[in-house]
Amino acid sequence: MPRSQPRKRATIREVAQATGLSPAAVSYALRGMQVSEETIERVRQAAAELGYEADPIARALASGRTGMIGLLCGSLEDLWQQSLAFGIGRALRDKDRYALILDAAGDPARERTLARQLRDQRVDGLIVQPVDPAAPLWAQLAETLPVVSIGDALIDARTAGEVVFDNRRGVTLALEYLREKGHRRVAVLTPTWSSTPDRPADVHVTAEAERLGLDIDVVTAPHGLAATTKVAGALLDSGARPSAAFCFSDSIAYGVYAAAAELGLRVPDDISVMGYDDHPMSGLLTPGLTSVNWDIDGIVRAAVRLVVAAADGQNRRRRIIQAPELHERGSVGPPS
Amino acid sequence: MPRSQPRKRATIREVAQATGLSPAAVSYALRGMQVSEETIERVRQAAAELGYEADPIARALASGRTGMIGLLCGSLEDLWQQSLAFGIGRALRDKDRYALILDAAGDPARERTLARQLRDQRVDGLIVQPVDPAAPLWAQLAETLPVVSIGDALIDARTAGEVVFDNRRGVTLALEYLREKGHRRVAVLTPTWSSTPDRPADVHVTAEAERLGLDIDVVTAPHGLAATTKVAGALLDSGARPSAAFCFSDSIAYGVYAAAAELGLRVPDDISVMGYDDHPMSGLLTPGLTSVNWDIDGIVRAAVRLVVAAADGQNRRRRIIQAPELHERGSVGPPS
DNA sequence: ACGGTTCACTGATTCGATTCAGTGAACCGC
DNA sequence: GCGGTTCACTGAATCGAATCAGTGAACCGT
Repeated sequence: MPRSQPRKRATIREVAQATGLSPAAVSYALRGMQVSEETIERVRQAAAELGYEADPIARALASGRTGMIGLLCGSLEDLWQQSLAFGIGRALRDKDRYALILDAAGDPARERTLARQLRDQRVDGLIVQPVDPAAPLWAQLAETLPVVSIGDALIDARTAGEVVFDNRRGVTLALEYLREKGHRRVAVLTPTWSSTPDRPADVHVTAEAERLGLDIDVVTAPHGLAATTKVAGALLDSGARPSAAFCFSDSIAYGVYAAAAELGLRVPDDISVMGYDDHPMSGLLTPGLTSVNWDIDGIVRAAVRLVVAAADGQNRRRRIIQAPELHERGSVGPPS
Repeated sequence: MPRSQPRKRATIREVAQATGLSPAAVSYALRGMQVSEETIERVRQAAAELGYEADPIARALASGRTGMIGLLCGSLEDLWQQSLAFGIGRALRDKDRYALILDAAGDPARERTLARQLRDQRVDGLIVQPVDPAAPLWAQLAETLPVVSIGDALIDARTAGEVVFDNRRGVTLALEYLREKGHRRVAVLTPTWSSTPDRPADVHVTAEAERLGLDIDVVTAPHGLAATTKVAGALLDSGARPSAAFCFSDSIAYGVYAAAAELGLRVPDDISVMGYDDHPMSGLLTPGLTSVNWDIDGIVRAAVRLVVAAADGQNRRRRIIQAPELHERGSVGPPS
């Protein structure tokens, strides 16, 4: 293993020599602390001439801060989550920080591993869309690191903030709508990673279905359009096809569309489809996918604001509840 | 600015004390170098008991390597590029490295800044989908860092590998197809960031159009579905509506679909649409978007393989040419 | 004019590893 | 049994900053 490439970058020592100051003074000067305006200017000048910029790694080791925010996604196979990750990445850049994006791929064990790695990387904060909100790790991490959760609140963890989806409301919105349209037998397609016992959203589905007198059939959908299509195909092709499919993400709903197309079934005539997320593409389908909309921009802004504030040492600890709206398009009709 | 949080993690020194060895020996042992099998085992044991894991930051400072690969995307607003980034992130994880994903947002200046930041972060390698392949910076970076480009080859840079899209072929495929279908006047919608002078793809369009006797009208499409829709709307609503639109990414084509829907125009009866990328969603639209397909999995695999090999010190320097295929669906018909 | 405070800055230490240049012991062949 | 290797390991230096505990000078009010 060779030593690192020959680095010709200027170090703080060289700037110190160039200005006749000590390295400490240069360090202070460049961060505008405890030094006279005049030397600050002198140091700036010299630094610019030498093309000096503080080495982020050395700085991280010495100060414990990196400027990076960890972003731990539940499953990036999901298009909506891709958009979310992209949005957060961009919003962080606008605040002169950047995101270290990792993908738990729906696996709680991997989620824990990655969370620890992020902590070891000394991220200044962590945004997580938890697969397993009940993992004890969160409490432990939140002790030493600002953690902001998106989606579900972390259990027993002193987070720096939470952007919680009112899934109870979202589920109610969706199921009541289906009920109104006349559906009784509806398939519920949830992502594989609802493996988490008692995942809040699932609990709400059962409760609401009971309240509304719906006959539901919960099916877990694997990741990826192809895989989802296969599962959806099996469901639609079975003897006991439900009249509607409530998909726990728009990506899953896309799989149902694809399966329906393959089988020559029409949406919503043969099968009604309800999404959850409201991805931009949903409006382009024929018929448009009726979905439960979450304000993605609002979520991005809130999460970034919270994590950056906490990373800067402010103490907010706010819980922001996201209210869903039903975005009605054309994918739900009366049962056939 | 408070000092870093109290870290209770074990350091290499503690492991050294626990085993009665020197820190150096522990360092070697954990990496399986120059030490007896027996002490390796003893050190492993002690490390496990203490919960020791090497601090990535300290390691990076000392060794110059981080295990991270930088991924600099052209514009993550594009859905296909989101998929690409996600795929690369996942493929890197499978190789025990992770991606630091940054988004140039189509801006050459930002691209340069971010590339430099990535280098400063001591990434072990860089995958870039260049906005400006001709920037002199690439040559400079490639001197000290394995750089792999996706899309266009970097000019005059000794890269560690290149996954080049045969855009000439892609353009030919698309335009010949349109020509065959009978189109003469076609609008070409390119991303804003084709600002790069003489961007290869654009050059090919002009040349091919001339060869085929097509009357083309190049329009730059801004980022984001909403913005693209607006531009496309203006185009479709103008007096001189072309019979076909050739979009330089599927994301742009989605904007054309949206605009057509708003104006009550039908694809392909009123306007034919040709995409470029072949995003998974394109098959779900009605009609399906005919697009120029690039083997995204192959691209991901090739880029990751090249960059990881180079980061591990191997010397490949291969140029892999990606050949496109026309994926015919239903969005191109005869001119109205 | 004198103790006290502030200011601008310095030298040494620290962060937590990796790596270089040994060092003493064991082992080798002849 | 003697020079030469190899082996297993150590101590010190290094990476490039941030930070702590001063230090001398200027300045303050009384």
